[in-house]
Amino acid sequence: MTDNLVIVESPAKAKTIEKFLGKDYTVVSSFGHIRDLVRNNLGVEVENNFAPVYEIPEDKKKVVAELRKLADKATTVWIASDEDREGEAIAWHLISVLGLDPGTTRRIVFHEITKDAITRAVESPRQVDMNLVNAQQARRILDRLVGFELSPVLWKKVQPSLSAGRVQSVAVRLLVDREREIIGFIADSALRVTGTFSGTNSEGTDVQLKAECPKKFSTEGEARSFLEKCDASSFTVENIIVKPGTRSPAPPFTTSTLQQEAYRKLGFSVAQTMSVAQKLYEAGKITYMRTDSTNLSTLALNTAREVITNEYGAGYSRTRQFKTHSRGAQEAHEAIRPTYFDRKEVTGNNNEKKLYELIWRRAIASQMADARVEKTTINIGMSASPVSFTATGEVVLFDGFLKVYTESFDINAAEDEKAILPRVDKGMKLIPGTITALQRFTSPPPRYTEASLVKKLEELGIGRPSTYAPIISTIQSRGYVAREDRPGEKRTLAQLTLTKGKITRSEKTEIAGKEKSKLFPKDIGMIVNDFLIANFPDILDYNFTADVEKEFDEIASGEVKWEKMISTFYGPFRKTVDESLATRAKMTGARQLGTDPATGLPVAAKMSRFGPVVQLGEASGEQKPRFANLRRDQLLETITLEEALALFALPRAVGTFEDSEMTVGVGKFGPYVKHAGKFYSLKRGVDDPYTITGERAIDLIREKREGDKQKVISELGDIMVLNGRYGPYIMHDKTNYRIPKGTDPHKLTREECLAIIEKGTKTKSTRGRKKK
DNA sequence: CAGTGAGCGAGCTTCCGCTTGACTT
Repeated sequence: MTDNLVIVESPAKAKTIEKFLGKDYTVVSSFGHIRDLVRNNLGVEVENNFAPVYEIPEDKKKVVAELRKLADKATTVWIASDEDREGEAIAWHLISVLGLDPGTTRRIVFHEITKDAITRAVESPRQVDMNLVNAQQARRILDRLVGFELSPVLWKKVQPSLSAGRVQSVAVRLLVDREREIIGFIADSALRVTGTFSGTNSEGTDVQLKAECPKKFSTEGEARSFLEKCDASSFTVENIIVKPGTRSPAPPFTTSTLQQEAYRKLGFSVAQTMSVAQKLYEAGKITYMRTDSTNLSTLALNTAREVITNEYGAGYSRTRQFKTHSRGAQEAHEAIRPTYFDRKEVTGNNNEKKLYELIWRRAIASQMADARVEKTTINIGMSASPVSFTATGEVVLFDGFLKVYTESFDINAAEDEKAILPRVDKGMKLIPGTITALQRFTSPPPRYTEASLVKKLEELGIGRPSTYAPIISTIQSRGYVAREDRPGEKRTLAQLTLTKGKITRSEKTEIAGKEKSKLFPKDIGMIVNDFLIANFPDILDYNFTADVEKEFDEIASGEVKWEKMISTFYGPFRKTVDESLATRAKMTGARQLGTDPATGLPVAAKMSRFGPVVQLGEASGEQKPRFANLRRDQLLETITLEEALALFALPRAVGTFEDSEMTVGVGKFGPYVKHAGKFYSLKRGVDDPYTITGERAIDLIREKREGDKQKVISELGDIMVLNGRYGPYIMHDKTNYRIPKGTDPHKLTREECLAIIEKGTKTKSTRGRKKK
């Protein structure tokens, strides 16, 4: 039995701390919150001054029972949950659920897991700060009220099972607003002139350089007359400006910046980044991965300095502490960094190695010297025009932190290529080689990626490190947005080239609007967004969270009572909820598109029970209307009459094969060929149901038959041994059974199969299981 | 495994922030 029981939030943390504290202390984990508002109703007694109704969730009962047992035996309980609003609330819930004496229970905090920090914490225990706890309760209750009052309005006015909330609804709004900017964007174009020049410098060396004309020409005619002037011009180096500059490293990672860089450099999704980071954390290789702080412990700063000095020399070391500037940061932890800086690499799978190296580089670079660069701008004047060309280049004089890390950015990196310029002299004559004027289009604002949406949310102070990944997944699982690709469209660019006194016109092509793994708002997301903005503009305001955070801070500092804050918010809010329930019509996003010239029937687009559709004819008409689903890349908001009419082309007949008709359609699982009562899926990204030929359809049928043959390992009467996605398995009576390890599936006899079935090592089917 | 699209009414859905595992046809 131990005298001292220490409770922390995370089990990995518990393991580390136990080592620091020694034999007299038992360190255990609460696995986060142990109590929450009841799950299946409002959980707030509005009439009773908003009293919260708490329960211990099913999956936490075991943890709580264990903690109770240990707490009863211990003489002193130390609660070491994080030092932030949520951590304080966890401490209070623990005291109340475990029946601890608030007077003798010791609340301790540390921001870093180092022996020093923990020893200091143990030396200065305090009591639970009830103001901070109340700020958390206000946050929790506000979120519950908003979520559980708004969502039912959507069930009645839009569709069942939808959701709304302080965080998710604003995340969707960002995407919808951006999409509308893109829809409304009209690309402008101008011709940009670049040229190559050569000459001989004062050292007698022949040099070549590329320069750009800062003036853009809106028409081909203007560009042509400029090229004519170039042809009649002589060129001279007019000015050389050399400017020294420095570049500084980025701070070590927080959750949000880790997610952004892992996406840009490694192509990880936000969820993937977190799960790989979790593995590294559990293995003790990195510090905690859910943090908003860029702070490093003194120990970390010192070891980083040692490693940098040993590896690169003292001149590369520069110890620095970064200030966290993100809105609403609570800084309960350190920045994300390697636990041991002297480990440049770790064992583990490929993703773990890659992410670790990224974290190592970023953290080490943050403790390294600035890079010194020299930026050079050369102005090239021309005799026949006041316009001049400029060549820019950058030379790194001292690489500093660039030796280990360069931050990536979302903007097109090819735009500002940094060339090394040759030595030229003022007054030097230059002879033009080729001068080209190429048409360039302006681009619409970029669509969000998962990571850039997290960045934006963090800037607005919306969401927390522990919720960024879940937010991204919630708005996708509700169908509000989807991560998709777009092939883009070909676009023609005009090009004028001046060589040897002759101007020739040619055309180039580029792909515009190509997208890879971007977040696209879907129709239901846009409809819900518009409904919420029309009825609850305050909550959908980008500053709503920042505003209520200020009030939570006032509760935390004891200036305001939490019940007062909630009641001030709830009164008007509840009134708006009731009004919109009473007065608003159901929202379907319906649009009249025109009349079908073939039948004279009206064509409309709207949200149906099962998704966005176009409709030909009316329900009140003589004939039942025809329906067709929109394609994934179409929106109710932008679909045209022509596009709608094309959708009615399916299902279509594509010929006969083995005396049976083949028809192509789009079903529950995507486009298919139907033949003799069987279905064959079209290849995604290859086949298009609107244009696929009969020949290709026959190919698909044959291919599928061939594949099915290989799936069967053996047939033993009514028992089949099959090859599946997760290896071989046995199928009998529509149930699948796992084959024990070390068994050769090819040699299985019927008797052996029956024995396996008898044992009942069933694989649980996910089919028919209810979603949680 | 390859639909549906109306309307009625029962009973269900839903929030945000702390934490980990469980889980594969």
